[in-house]
Amino acid sequence: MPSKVDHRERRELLADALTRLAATHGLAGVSLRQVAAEAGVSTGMVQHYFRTKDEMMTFALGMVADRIRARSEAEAAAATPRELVRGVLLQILPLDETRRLEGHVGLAFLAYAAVKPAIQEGLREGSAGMRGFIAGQLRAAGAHGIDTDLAAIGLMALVDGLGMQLLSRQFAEKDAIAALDAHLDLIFGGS
Amino acid sequence: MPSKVDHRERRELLADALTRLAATHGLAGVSLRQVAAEAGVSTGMVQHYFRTKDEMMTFALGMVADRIRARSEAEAAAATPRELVRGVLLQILPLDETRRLEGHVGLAFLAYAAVKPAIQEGLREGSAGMRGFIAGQLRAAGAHGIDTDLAAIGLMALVDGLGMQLLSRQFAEKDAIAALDAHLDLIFGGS
DNA sequence: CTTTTTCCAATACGACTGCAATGTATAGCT
DNA sequence: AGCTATACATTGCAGTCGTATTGGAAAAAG
Repeated sequence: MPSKVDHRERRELLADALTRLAATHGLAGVSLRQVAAEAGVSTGMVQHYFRTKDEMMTFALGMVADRIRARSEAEAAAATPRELVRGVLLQILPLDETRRLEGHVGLAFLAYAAVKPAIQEGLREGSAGMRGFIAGQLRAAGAHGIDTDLAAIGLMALVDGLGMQLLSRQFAEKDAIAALDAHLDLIFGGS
Repeated sequence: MPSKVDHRERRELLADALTRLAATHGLAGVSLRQVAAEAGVSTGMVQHYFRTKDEMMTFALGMVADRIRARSEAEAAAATPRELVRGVLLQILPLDETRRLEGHVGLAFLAYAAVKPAIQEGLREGSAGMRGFIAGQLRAAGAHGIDTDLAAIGLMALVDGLGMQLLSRQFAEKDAIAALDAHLDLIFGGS
């Protein structure tokens, strides 16, 4: 057996091709053959690593989520809670080309998951963790008489919304950052 | 010519079938034949009213947008600016079953439009109008030293994000409303 | 060595897709 | 009555889809 292949690595290679396709042609343009072509391999190989299409989709979704999470955690060295929260949230916004790509993928997957409740479960725990983290930081900053849980929900919703509208180019990126900062001012009692 | 038929009406009938499909099976499950079956007509008739699939999609998207806008305008009788803004924004959130349906459709279309820049144009003017309206209301309320344009961007982003996360059932509806109210408190100088 | 197991390529299959072409019935106009 | 334009139905086509199957190369195991 040519066992010298790293399964994880191959699957990520394919999932990368998948995300590239999803970002440029939408999830509708994602098929086994297209993924194989984009990755420069045969459709048989794709089938070898993902027995079904749903399995491939699920893996790719998880991979994107992991990468976003990893980037956020890498940002976890900041002085004040406010800067920490800001840094993490900025990682979510599609401010450069690679994050725009990931944003498109995330949006496509969200619409995909909206129909497949089994996938929503994975999403839920991820965002719940992020919410708890933000609420904790708000408390650490000594938020002045706000409901920190509610504020965390609102803050994450704001960032998600900003990201969505950035993807469809509703306004400039600097406006999005300004809106986020304005909101942080309100919450952290800025100026 | 066979009896006078209202084109608009027929197209809306088909677009309704399309939105029903999109809400339950996702946009991926939308095909000419499926739409025809859902509407109880032949595929030939669908082709008669929409020469191409993209034409059908675009019409359906516009229809959904129009309905949301109409519902929002119907809400336009309220005492204070804050109540007015709140009422309009609540129309966007998927708080009942029909709005959940529309939300799914909107999300699916958003992911669809993310790849087709031609469609983004239509979205843009709609949301820009809403943003201007909200900014105007904020000024009318005598917002205390905030940048009203920025606040409008943030408010709409918040509502969009809340809506998205409600669709994937990240938290309860009352939490979404509470988060919205908390944000309105911050902006309008609550308490 | 042989055997077995893994990796992958190729191909076939049935279902489905968007779309075009064609057929037919009806209703208004002249 | 005759013609034409509209409204739909039916059918066919070329292509893609996800999946199953088959087969062969290559390396580990015996």
